[in-house]
Order: sequence, then structure tokens, then C-alpha cells
Amino acid sequence: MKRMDRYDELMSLSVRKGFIWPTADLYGGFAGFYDYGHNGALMKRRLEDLWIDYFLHLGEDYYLIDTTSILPEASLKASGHVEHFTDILVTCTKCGENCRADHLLEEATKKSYEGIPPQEIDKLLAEHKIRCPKCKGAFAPSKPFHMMFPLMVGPMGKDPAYLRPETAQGVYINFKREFEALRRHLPLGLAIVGRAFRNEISPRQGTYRMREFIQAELQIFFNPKTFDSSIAFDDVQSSELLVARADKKDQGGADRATCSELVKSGLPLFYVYHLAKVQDFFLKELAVPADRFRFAELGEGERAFYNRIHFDMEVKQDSLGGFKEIGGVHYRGDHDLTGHQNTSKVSQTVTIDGETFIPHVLELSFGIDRMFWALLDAKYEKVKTEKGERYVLHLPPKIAPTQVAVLPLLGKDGLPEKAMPIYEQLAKEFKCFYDEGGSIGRRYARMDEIGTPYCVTIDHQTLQDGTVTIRERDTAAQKRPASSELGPIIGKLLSGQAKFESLP
RNA sequence: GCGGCUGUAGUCUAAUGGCAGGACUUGAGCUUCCCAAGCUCACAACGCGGGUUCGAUUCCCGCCAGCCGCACCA
Repeated sequence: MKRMDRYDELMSLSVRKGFIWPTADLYGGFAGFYDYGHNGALMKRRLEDLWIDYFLHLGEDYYLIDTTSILPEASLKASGHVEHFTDILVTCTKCGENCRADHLLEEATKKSYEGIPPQEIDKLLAEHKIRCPKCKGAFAPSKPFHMMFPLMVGPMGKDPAYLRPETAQGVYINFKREFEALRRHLPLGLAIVGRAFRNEISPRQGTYRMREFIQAELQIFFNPKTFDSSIAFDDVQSSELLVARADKKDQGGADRATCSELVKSGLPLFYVYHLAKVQDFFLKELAVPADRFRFAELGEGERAFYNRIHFDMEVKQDSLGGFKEIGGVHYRGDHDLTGHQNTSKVSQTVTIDGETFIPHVLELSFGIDRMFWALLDAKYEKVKTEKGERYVLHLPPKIAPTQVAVLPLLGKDGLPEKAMPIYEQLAKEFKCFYDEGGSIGRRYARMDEIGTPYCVTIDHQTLQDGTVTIRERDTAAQKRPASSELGPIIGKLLSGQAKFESLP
């Protein structure tokens, strides 16, 4: 299927069924912003909960914290964002072309102008006689373009601040507090699931590049000399990872390499271990097909200067034209804590077993909205039937917005009266949907399309012996337990403790 | 941000300088003993603003949004 056809198909599902749509589309939309509807909000919440449950169990001292979306300028100066998250743009007075001033200077002089002060730019451009690369026109005075949204806080607006461009800084500036509160243990994991904001020049491709988006990030603080020895590497050493090294990732696919092989190739043991855990999350928890997942290594010139090692998680999405980044695993060294120590003048060193050092950071960073969309792309399937075709959203049961539907086979003969108490009972425990309108096939199809994993049907036999049918979404197979056992059965099916085919 | 294309019910689409039509969906009812069956009825749209015109969904301009290409994405 062509990319846009698939994209339109998914966006149509999203809009029709209450997953996601453009913010303020009542007013024509708002580029780079999306709202979640009732199914989308539930699914997103479940995805976040699954992420939290999985990643906080990677270590003993791993916790969720929650920090503000607005940060004072000083903290973002220390992180480098005020300086490096700004592009100096110059506009051609003749053809209107926008260019990055530092790139023009670098091209002309072959020197780096990373983070050059804006007031220097115009002078330098004039000195080197740089003109528009397209039409040779002259440039208007340069303007800084800030990827961060600036705010003026307080009644006089005198306190400069920004909407956070990433959640990570909330963790770094709270590290010392949590290190004390959690009684000076390393490794220490601190996670945030929350919103981040970037004033993208050109938001495109739906939820792929948004101006307000949700990150799930785990920052692991550790002693680089001892971290490897605390890792249970035996658990993963023979696991195969799907990896595209920097020189090969343009070819589109991925190679399989065991964790041991990757360590032999020079990657740190702790780093490979966490790659394995991240891959398990995608393949086992989210059930992304193996041929749609890979780690893509970022080479020297592609990664930020402070990232010593950087692999992105990528999921192949037909709606976006191939493998697209969902998140990254970044070994950031002591860059962040050192930066905050230098600016705040508060020591970020720790002393453990007589050794004093600044902890290193391994960052596991995920875009929730991107994962959300990738799941729709990977799981929404057109299925041919005898009479035509229908759509099934094969979401993992843990992520499905509605978990079970209760459906009387007919809207008469006392079946609704029998079904209602069953629904009320299940609704105490699960997100449960009741529907008695229209043919049973139509109601199954409706549930299939929003990914409801199980449907319970009340028929005439129920009136006689109290049994009901449970129908599984992906196979349409049915089982027939007593209605009194439904609660425990569905609970086990949803949590993965029981398999449908092994039900009696 | 630049250039090109586009914008009609929830979705997909038709036509038109003079009452905007259909299909699917949705809702109500009938029917129906397990996978979008059938019948009846109903709800529901010209992205926003301005201009030309007796009259604009249609032509023109601006804006917004989407797509493609470029640029951008520490």
C-alpha cells in the first residue's frame, strides 16, 4: 500500500473511532498539535502505565517523579538549550529564502560557529561577503529562531522561562534531592512521563513531529567503574538484537547480533544490556513484529556532541514511509550533571565507598505519541471475509482501550435482562462496553476495529445453563465458560497469565 | 519559512454562478438464534474571512489546515 493511502486509512480510523485528531479542528486545526479522544486517551494511558511498570522494574531504586513543564531560564542555560536550541536564521531580501546563518558561515570558512552570539552573526556575514546561495541576493538582519517556547513569568513578566523542550532536565535538576531521599544508592533510576514542547519549524506527518508531545524518559545514574559488574548480563548474553550499525542503516534493514557479540564489538556491557531490555519491551510487551523493529546507530556526525553512544529505536511504519525513530538510548556521560554543577555552583558529586565522582547517565528516551502511532500502524489490519472485508486492530490486550464487550445475541427473549447484570459485574473490574443494537456480526466488527480483545455473548443457552461465549478478537474463536467464572478468566487473559486457546 | 497541489456530512465521494446528491457510518424502529445481512425512517457538509455579482460552495484575494518538493529537525 502506498504511504499516503495507509496514512489516510489510519487517520480515518483515528477520527472515526475517537483515537486522535488535530487540535482545534473546529477552527481549522493547529499545525503540530493533536488531541486524544476517548479511545486514544485510554490507550495512551495504558501505554504509559505499561512503560512505567516495565522500565521501573529494571532496577531496585528506580522511581517515577513528576516535574514542571515550565523551567526558569537559568536551568536551561546550564543544560545548553538556551544556546544550542536556537538557530540564527537570515532571510534573503530578494527571494525570501531562509538560511541558517551558522551553516552559511561554516560553509564559507570551514570553521565551526556552533552557539555563536546573534550580534556577531551579521558582522561575520558581511565580513565574508556571504549572499543568498539561491539567488545571490542580500540578507536582511539575522533573527534568532528559538526551538523553545519562551514565557514571561510573574506580574511584570520579568522572570524569563521556557516550556521544557525535554523532560530529562527535570530529572537532572532533582538528582541531588532524590539521591539523598533515596539514601545514596547507585544505580539510581528516575523517570518522567510528561509533556515537552518544541517550536518545530515544519511539523509534518501527523504525530511524528509535534510541537507539544509526550515523552517517557528514564535516566539511570551510575558509577561508570562499577555499573557493569551489577548487570545481570547472563540473562541476555545470547539474546539476538536487531541492529543497523551507522554505516549500514541506510540500507533499510537490520542485522541480528547477540548481546555478547555487540559487547565484543566495543559497546559497553551495561549499554548492550539495556538495548536488550528495550527491544524486549517493543517485541514482547508491545508485540511489534520483529521485522518492523531495529536499533539504528547514530554515527559521529549525527549525534549530539555529549552523547558518547547513541542508538535510536525505530519502527517500520508504512504510513510514514519506512523505519522511523521512536526514541533513543543515549550514553550521556557526566555531561548533564557537570553542566548543572557549573551553572548552579552546587556540587553534583557523590561519595560512595570512599570514591567521589559525578555519576554518569544512561538515558532511555521514548516518544509516547510516536509509539502510539506506530502501534496503530503495526496493528491495524484489513481482513478479508466471505462477504467483504473488515478491519481489526490487533492491540496487545494490555493496551486496548476497551477490554471486554458484553453483547446479548438478540435484543429480546430476555437476553438483555440476562446480559445486564453480567455487564455490571465485569464493569467493576474492567473497561467494559455493553451493546444490544444491530446484528451480532456488526457489533463484533465494531469491537474488532477499536481493538477490544474479547467479547462476551449471552444467548439462549445462557438462559438454560448459565454459560456464555467468549470470543477472541484475533481468531474469532469462541469458548463457553460459566458466566460466574468470567471475571477471573478475563483478568488472566488480559494480564497474559492465561492463553485463550488453553481455556476449557 | 519558500514553491507547487488540495480543502463538500463522522468517513469516502458527486455535481453546480440559482433548492448541494449518493454510499458507508451513526441513531430510532422492524427483522434476525453468532461474525458489518435485509427493510423503513431520521440526523448530518461546501475550512475561515473579504471581494466581484441581483445571486458565490463554484470566480478572485488573504488566512488556516493538509499533502508533495526544498529548507529545518542541538
